[in-house]
Amino acid sequence: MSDLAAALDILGARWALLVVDQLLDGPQRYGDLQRALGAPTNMLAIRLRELEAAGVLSRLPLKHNTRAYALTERGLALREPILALRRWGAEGAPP
Amino acid sequence: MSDLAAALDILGARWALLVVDQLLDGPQRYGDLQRALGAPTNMLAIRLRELEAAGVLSRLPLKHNTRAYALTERGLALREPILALRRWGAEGAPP
DNA sequence: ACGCCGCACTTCGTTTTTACAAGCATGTTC
DNA sequence: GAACATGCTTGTAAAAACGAAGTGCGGCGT
Repeated sequence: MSDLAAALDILGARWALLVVDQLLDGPQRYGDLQRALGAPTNMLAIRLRELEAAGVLSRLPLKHNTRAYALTERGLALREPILALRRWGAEGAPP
Repeated sequence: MSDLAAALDILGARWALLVVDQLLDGPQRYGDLQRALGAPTNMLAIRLRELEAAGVLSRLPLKHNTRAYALTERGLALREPILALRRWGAEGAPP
């Protein structure tokens, strides 16, 4: 399996890259992510579990039953790929 | 819709980025792409149509009933995002 | 102390996407 | 002119995503 395919295996699922992108703004809670992205709540829960398992993000326990999701070092390393993709997307829209 | 979401709208579908990656090696025919990627033939046909519609690639008629698929300028601009993603994927595998 | 609220998910039924297998049209080879 | 290669299309089943509703749990107000 190529390195690209390996990356897409983790990030190719729907919402995955958008979740990481959102977390580049800093740690956020479940509800915040949900509202910011507009993703179905069950999908978000699944993606967060997968991304945690892949070592891209981690859960930080806050008070009582709330936690924050934050990117790990490996997750933060996605800043460049994401920026490159965003630039590409921007070049197709301006008009 | 954010620029990132716009990019993923085109490239987020399964096989899409892998097709573009494969074409970074130069124009190729349908069968070559199919064998190189191992993608289901109906999916490949659909993605190629979508990517052409999005201006990422174009069909070059060759002899008789064969044609080659080649990246447009917009498609070639995906080299950097793809390389960045590949690098990220490689950083997670080495061991 | 009891009910109510917000948060973080689950569960369920439906729709959309993907996969696998087979078939078809056109042109080329022998 | 029969067999074969190329580039798809069609049909059906499995998997993934969606949308709405429900669950568990701790805090808060009264």
